[in-house]
Amino acid sequence: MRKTRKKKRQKMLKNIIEKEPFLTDEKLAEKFDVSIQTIRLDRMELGIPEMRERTKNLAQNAYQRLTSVTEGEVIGELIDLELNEYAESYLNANEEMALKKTPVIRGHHIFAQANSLAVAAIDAEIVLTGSSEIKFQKIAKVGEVLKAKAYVKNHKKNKFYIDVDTYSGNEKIFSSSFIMFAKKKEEI
Amino acid sequence: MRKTRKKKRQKMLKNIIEKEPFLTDEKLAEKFDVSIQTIRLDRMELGIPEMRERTKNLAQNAYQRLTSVTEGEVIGELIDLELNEYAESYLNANEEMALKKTPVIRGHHIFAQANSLAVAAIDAEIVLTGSSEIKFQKIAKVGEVLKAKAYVKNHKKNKFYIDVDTYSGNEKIFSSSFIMFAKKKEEI
DNA sequence: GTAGATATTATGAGCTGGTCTTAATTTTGA
DNA sequence: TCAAAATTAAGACCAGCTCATAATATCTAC
Repeated sequence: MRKTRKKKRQKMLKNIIEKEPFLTDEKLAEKFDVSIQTIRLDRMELGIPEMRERTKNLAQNAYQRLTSVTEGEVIGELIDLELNEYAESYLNANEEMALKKTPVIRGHHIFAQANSLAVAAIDAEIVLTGSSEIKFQKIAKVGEVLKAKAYVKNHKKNKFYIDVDTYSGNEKIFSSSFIMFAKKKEEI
Repeated sequence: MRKTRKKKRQKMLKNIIEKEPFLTDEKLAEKFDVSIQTIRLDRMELGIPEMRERTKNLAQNAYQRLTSVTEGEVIGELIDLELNEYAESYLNANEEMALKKTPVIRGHHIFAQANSLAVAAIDAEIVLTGSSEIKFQKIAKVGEVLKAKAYVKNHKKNKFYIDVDTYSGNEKIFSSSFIMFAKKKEEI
């Protein structure tokens, strides 16, 4: 169990520092109920700088703005739309969407583009995702333009079947099928 | 002339600090060819905080904007972790995650929490999502705390089967199963 | 169970970039 | 020229570290 505890703590430490970079070693030590020295050793091993350094780095990157996943109705840029039939969007894959220190785009961004496109394709006030099957077929990388295409296969009443495929150039990198439900405000 | 020199310096000081907030009092003293103490007095009179404070303020402003879905390894707060076995995270559902003018949390946020938790549960340098089946069972709303639980069902070589269920209180709102692949940097 | 490795904690010196207080030394305007 | 204003100096203290050294605890393999 000896390595496990350390490994676990270090993984969580890395994580918590990413989210709350302003915590001092003292506060971190309290959180994990270990000594300050342990935290310092962990930081060394993980190559995590001290709080002041972290703060400074963050501040210096202040100019970098990012178009987060939360922004806008559609993730990416909606470039074509035939309600209840077809929709298409572009997404510029940037560093913020990538795994640390790699050029690999994280899956949930690709999912978000597809899912939000499926929502946009439906002519309804409110659209909920019911279920979905998805497949990541190729790795998407920073710098690529991801083109998502949503096809509404059919719909009965308020139930919609939609396929979304995502391409980088001519290569299909992601395919998915969604079952979506259109709702009215009163129903929620 | 005596007040003029001081006034002028303070005006310039205010200006330069706005443009280059990371300068220490020592550096500033050099620039103006006065003593450190003079700079400190000037800062006092102008109500300008010390460099570390300035940096921190900047960083916190910048940070507020990037605390969204794009940041951190895990979406939400990682609260338990047994590598290659189990992981658990909390996510506070806020307005930014909701559909416009409704309290309904958008699906891709729930997916992102689950997907990133699946990634975190695996003891490997790089983890890619292969495919997934997901089901949204209940609507999640703003204000709820979403608890995601990831179970590593089994893994052969670098292929992992993981189930992630998400709860709000005792109600299951989302269930999913992932097939993930552990990779090494060289393989990408 | 015991030795040896690994992990954790403790201790102390030294650093940076400050604060806050008190006091001495310019500078300068009337 | 002299008093007020401005500047510089000096010393004690602080947070949040680094770096080095060492002691102690906790496992793991034999």
